[in-house]
Amino acid sequence: MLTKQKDDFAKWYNDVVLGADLAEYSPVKGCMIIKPYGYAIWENIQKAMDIEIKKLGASNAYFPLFIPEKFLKKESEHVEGFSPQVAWVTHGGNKKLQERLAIRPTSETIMYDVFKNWIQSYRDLPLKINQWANIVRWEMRPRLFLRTLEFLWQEGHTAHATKEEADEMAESALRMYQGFAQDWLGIYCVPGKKTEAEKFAGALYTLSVEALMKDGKALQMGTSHQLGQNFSKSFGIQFLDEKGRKNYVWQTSWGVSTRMIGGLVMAHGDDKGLILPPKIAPYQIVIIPISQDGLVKNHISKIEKSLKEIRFITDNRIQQTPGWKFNEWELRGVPLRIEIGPKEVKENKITFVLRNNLKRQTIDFKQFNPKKLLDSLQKELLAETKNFTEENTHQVKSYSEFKEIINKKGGFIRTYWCGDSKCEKKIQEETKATIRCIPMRQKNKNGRCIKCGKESKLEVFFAKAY
RNA sequence: CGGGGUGUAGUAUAAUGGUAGUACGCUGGCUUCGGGAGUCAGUGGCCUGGGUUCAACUCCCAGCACCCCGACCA
Repeated sequence: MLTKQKDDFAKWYNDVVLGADLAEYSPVKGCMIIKPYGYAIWENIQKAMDIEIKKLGASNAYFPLFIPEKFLKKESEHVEGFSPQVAWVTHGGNKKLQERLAIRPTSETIMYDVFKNWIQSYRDLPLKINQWANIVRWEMRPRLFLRTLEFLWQEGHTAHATKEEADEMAESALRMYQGFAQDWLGIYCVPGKKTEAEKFAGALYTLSVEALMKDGKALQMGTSHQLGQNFSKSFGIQFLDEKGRKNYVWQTSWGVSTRMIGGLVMAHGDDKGLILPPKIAPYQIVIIPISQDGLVKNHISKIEKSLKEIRFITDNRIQQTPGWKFNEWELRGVPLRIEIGPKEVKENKITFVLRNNLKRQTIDFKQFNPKKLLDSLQKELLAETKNFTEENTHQVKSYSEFKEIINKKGGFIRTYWCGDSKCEKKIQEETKATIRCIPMRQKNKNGRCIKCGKESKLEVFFAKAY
């Protein structure tokens, strides 16, 4: 039986991921096997997002998995940030390599080394490359989908002539991620800027979209970096402008990972298991025959034919009872279930259950409109997460209230911060909450830093994070 | 890297210093099917190395692995 969410959220999460057959542990520490059902979700994410990425003007390419050590060392902040997490290849066959090869923790350096050749003139700009790939980061404490040593992601890398253009690019990538999380995954999120302490190693600044999970912890759903000229200067990526002057390019990079699947589980799931948004569900509908007689089969094949452009599966396994299948497909999060037995056949009806409310309804077959049902479920999921996020975004009057809420309720705390990283760090040490982001929308009112009391207009979102 | 835990069948677990049991799964049969069916038969297992012992899955030591909790992080 599934652990209850409120009893032990972490255990519930593992139970769902394993039980819904999304993934399983691998023989290799900290790595996971993404099983067909979980991978199908990733494929649907890829399919939809790839279109959005191309709308941003990026083209797909593929760069090597191995990165020469000297590349990684070129940008000092970058190497410092990543070196604790890099896996190294030291031997090729039995022969020791002259220079170690890093297994990419991210591809800035291997890409930018050739960008310097690809970019000579302002006519070569902007350059926008995207890569779907696997990444290795030697994390200390792995968790299925949320933090594994190897994970799958998409990384966009662009180069621009001006800072403004790069600013705009970083922002449109972020808006794309926000739109994707909300429209496709049904997960409401807060867009904002990271603090200096939380930004990407080597970036000018980092943007992110943050979503609240059902246990009140925040999860970063996507991130976008304005890299400034940090990398172009280390890698010598220069172009001649219209007036023949040499300039360094301004760059961005942005990515989302299979972590999003973990977000899906924790943002929508309940004590019955996963709830998948119809748009990315491998199966949008499951049809369960209540009995195996020919009339039922006929009725079902009539229904199957009416399901155009809908991903569905008919669970014909005879060794399992209907009740068993109900539980199974609820655990796996299929948005809409159809039940067909002798009753439905006799009266030409259809019985269905939506995953988010589990209420059984029987209606005339003619009135059955699955697309409409799936659409409304998709919208309800977003509305629910939006509602949840708003209900769990707290205002606080004092630091003691801050601590109280972080410890007991969780959720976001929207408050003022003086901008000093010392306050940020102290709060983290004392409460484990971090500044998830400086939200895009600022009220521009006067407030006081929740920690030191200094006057500030800067509003931030605090939360415990994954 | 620190703290804790666990290694027994495909999975989850139990017991025992003297030839390993249960449940689920899997295979076959019959009966079933409107919220995790019943029955009969079958299948299948002690992480590695060393020590103690007449005898080790069990006790001791070491190793390895994995999981959980923290610091690092998408």
